Amino acid sequence: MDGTKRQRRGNTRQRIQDVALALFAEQGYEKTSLREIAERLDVTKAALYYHFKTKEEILVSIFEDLSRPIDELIEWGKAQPRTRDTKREVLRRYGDALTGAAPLFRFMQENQATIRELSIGNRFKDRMLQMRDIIRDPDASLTDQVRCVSALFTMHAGMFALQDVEGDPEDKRKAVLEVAIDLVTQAHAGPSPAANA
Amino acid sequence: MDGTKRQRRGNTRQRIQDVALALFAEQGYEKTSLREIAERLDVTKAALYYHFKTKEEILVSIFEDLSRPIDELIEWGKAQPRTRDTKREVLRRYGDALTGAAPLFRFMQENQATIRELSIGNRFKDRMLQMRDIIRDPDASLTDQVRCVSALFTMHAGMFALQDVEGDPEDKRKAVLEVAIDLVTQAHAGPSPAANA
Amino acid sequence: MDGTKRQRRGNTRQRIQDVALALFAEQGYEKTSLREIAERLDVTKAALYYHFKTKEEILVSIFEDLSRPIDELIEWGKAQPRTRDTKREVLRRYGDALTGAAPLFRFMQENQATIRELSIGNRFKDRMLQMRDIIRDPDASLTDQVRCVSALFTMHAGMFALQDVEGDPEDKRKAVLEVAIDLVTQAHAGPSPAANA
Amino acid sequence: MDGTKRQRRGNTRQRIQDVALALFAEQGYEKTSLREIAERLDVTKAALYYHFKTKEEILVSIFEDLSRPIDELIEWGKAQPRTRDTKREVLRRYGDALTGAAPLFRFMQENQATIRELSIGNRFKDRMLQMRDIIRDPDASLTDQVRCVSALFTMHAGMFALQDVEGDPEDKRKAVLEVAIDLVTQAHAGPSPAANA
DNA sequence: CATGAATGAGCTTTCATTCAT
DNA sequence: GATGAATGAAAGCTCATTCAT
Repeated sequence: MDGTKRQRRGNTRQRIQDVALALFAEQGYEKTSLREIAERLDVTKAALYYHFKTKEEILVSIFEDLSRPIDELIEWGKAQPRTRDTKREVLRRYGDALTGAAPLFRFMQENQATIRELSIGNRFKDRMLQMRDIIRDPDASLTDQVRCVSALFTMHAGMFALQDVEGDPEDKRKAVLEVAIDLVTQAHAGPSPAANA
Repeated sequence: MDGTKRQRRGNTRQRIQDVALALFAEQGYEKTSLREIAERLDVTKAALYYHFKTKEEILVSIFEDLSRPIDELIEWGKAQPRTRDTKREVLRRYGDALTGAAPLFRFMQENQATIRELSIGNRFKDRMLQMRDIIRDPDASLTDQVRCVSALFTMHAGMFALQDVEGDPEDKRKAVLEVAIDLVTQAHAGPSPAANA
Repeated sequence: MDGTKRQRRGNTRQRIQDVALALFAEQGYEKTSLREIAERLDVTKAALYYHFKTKEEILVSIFEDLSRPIDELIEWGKAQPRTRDTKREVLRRYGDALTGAAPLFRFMQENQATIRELSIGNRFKDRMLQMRDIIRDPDASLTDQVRCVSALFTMHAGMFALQDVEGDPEDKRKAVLEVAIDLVTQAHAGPSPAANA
Repeated sequence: MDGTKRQRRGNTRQRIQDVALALFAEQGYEKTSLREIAERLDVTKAALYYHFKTKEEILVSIFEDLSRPIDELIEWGKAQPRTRDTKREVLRRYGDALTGAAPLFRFMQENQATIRELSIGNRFKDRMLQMRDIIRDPDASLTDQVRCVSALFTMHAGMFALQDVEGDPEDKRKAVLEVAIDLVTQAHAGPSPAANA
């Protein structure tokens, strides 16, 4: 009638997820109450329970929806030969996936302690380990394995720890990717002569 | 008389900090209640309040005590010339500092969302930025700046993300340090030809 | 089904206010705990918080509901000419208003120290000052101003300090009103020759 | 050695009473914690317990010390003949007593609900009733009895409700006393023709 | 004459969750 | 597809009080 509730029908589930993720990412999972989510949506707490069985289920559903690109990347990566170029492509695609689900990843990164006790904790960890196993040579030296983990963390760090650094976001993205690819490349190249300096 | 309360006098404050840090690191700050801390120590909640004014103050006091080595490192680092060798030494010392305060750093890493709203949030961020500014060349390329941040994150990641990786802890420590030093070295060397491959 | 919870739906808010006021007036605001209010109503403490945001809000809501007659009296009084007859009528109406909200006024009187720090503290004081300004001649002698304040206090005192005095309540009411009106009358009459005796 | 604790020996009991009364009068009895009193005195809570057995005992001791003038006045009053001049003198002396123990009386007035449950509650009430019985004619009309109570309340009101009124404090004191004496005088004069207007 | 350390009881408030309508 | 009303559990915190030293 007055447009206030326009766009409101049928997509409440989606709107709950959006608001919840925004608040979870901003304040953390524990500090975000269902009351707060409901208030922002101008519905009652009970309405949330019509759409989701528990608070945790809201988070799980968000995770499932947004982490699908990563799943697909993992699946794709596993099917490829373990060449240097594959790894580079994996990192490129990983960068895209992270960008697409930035708030979720920011949330996962900043709420590890909380998430560990939740059902998605292990699932997230599994994905990370699978990513790691795609870009590292299983029999490589410890140092090279570290380089791979480091490449992954560099991508994450780049997403969040560089937010307050001057410079064009796109340039930063590129620089981060470059460093990550470098790391994998060096890992692939075997014992780096530079490290012996 | 029965030894149960032996060692109880005069060090309660310290014991609170120890138990609190262990629980904070294990379960997160929010999920750890004062009741839980008190129970583990076999004292009442009110006893905690005799030693600390608030829950947050417990955390702050732990942070202050354990992060002193980092403060000293920062002070030392700022007084040194910005040579490659200085940076390597900084990373080495940083590794030691992290090892000495591992639970605290694990906690800070895994509870960022929570900590952001606490008084130590900014203090921690400041320290990280100061560390970054010690090992990066302020006018270097974006890529090289990323390498520096990455070196720092590699050290952190190495402390925690490698816990479930096979191998001798001491070897892992060395590998992590090597990769971090490599990154800083490359940043120092200027445009890396390897990155252009 | 068993009648125990009969009359329970839809009027809980009102019942909370009733019980709260009774307890506040009997024991004071601080000494009355939400547990006590909840127990008397046979609901949980949390139920109180469904209807009121804080303990203070319960008191505020009571104050707002019950002090409306006084507000209306003040409004009416301000619109009248400042004649002796107006003042007498004001006191008569004030007596009615006090009787209608006796427990609230008894509470306000006996918990001044507490109320001063609460949000209604100033609002109450304002009302009293406005009442005073309605019945006193602004440029009258100090003595006559005191007479006016005294008239008001006499009404209050009459409500509560005479409770344990023998005599028919209605007679007491009349006597109190008479003395108060006398005071205002004398104030209106200007310098009283009786006072010089 | 440094004078900080000078004047500190032997009068701690007195200092506790002073600070306690100031805080009780300012914030109320319940809102004033022993911690607060101790902090203001720069001693520990336990020290208070060396001087007084309970919180209530601090109040009782203050009451006993400061209300002695009223006791003496009551004793004196009872021994006098019930003439009009006696009553006037009683009111005059009562004014002096009130002035001398203003914070205590302010406290008693503003914390009635609290005090009612304390041991001094009845004692205070008794004193008030005795005062009343000294200045009222026991067989007078209800109206005249109200005048007497009103005279007493006028004295109290004058002490506190006139604080924010413009004018010299001494003038206000006199005006209050004048009105109170007037009231008693009228009560003494029997049926007032003025009241029949 | 006082402190340091602690307790037990209680407080206000918040939360995730439920369910009849 | 949602609301109104409520609950049980727990949280952080404060208080008056105690007692060995």
